[in-house]
Amino acid sequence: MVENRLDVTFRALADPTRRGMLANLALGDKSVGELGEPFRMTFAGASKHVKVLETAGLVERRKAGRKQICTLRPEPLREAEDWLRQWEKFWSVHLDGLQALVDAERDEHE
Amino acid sequence: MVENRLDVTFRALADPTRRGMLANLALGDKSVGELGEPFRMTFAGASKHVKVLETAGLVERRKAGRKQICTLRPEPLREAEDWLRQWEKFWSVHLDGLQALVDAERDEHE
DNA sequence: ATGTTGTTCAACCAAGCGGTTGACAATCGG
DNA sequence: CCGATTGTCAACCGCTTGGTTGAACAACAT
Repeated sequence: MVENRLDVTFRALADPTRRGMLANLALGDKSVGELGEPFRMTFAGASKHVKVLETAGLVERRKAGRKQICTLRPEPLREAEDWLRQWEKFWSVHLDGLQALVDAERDEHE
Repeated sequence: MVENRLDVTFRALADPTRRGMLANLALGDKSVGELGEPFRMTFAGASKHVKVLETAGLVERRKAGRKQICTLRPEPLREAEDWLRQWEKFWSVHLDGLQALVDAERDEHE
């Protein structure tokens, strides 16, 4: 499989635990333990989630004594948002109730 | 599990086949067969992907003769983008190289 | 009536995921 | 030194995923 960047980013974001961890990281760097603590879950479980975020390029780790300090790396979020913005014109048209306009445009192409 | 809206949306987007189908739908309504055709894959396989998109609220189907015509429903994409935009200030700060500013702000809270 | 097209459904398979436990290692505080 | 903290890794479990095949069915074509 191709496994491109958007795949792993969206996959990482498709879990509420991981989105919660990211939100937590937005408030400042955290250790793996601190990231897992809000979600009743073992250390190993939290560690796995952090690894998913790390391989998605969303967090970076550095050792500090016996702790592993995680930092938010938001670049992949930006790429994901860039991709989503492609559809901006679509939903704005829909929400403005201008479906008929889209239909007309499509009919021209058929 | 909670299975909220963002979960299913991001998971639906985490597959290049489904993103391709969406891109195709952006050009106009398509039948299930037309959506699957670009990806060497059986009918049943394409049908499953379409179902994932449908349960994510990203496509709507209507019967037209023996075909199933799919329409893009972009609202969930908008919600996903809204969620991603929360981090806009983070990556702009990072890209501007103003990490020190973030650190300073965090230090005030500690 | 027969066949072809478009599609779903059920069953299956291999791989992956979210989570646990248990063993291990490194680091810090007495 | 000892013991508690903070992790990692490997193995396992049950469930989901992406994909297939084969059967079925409805709708059109002949």
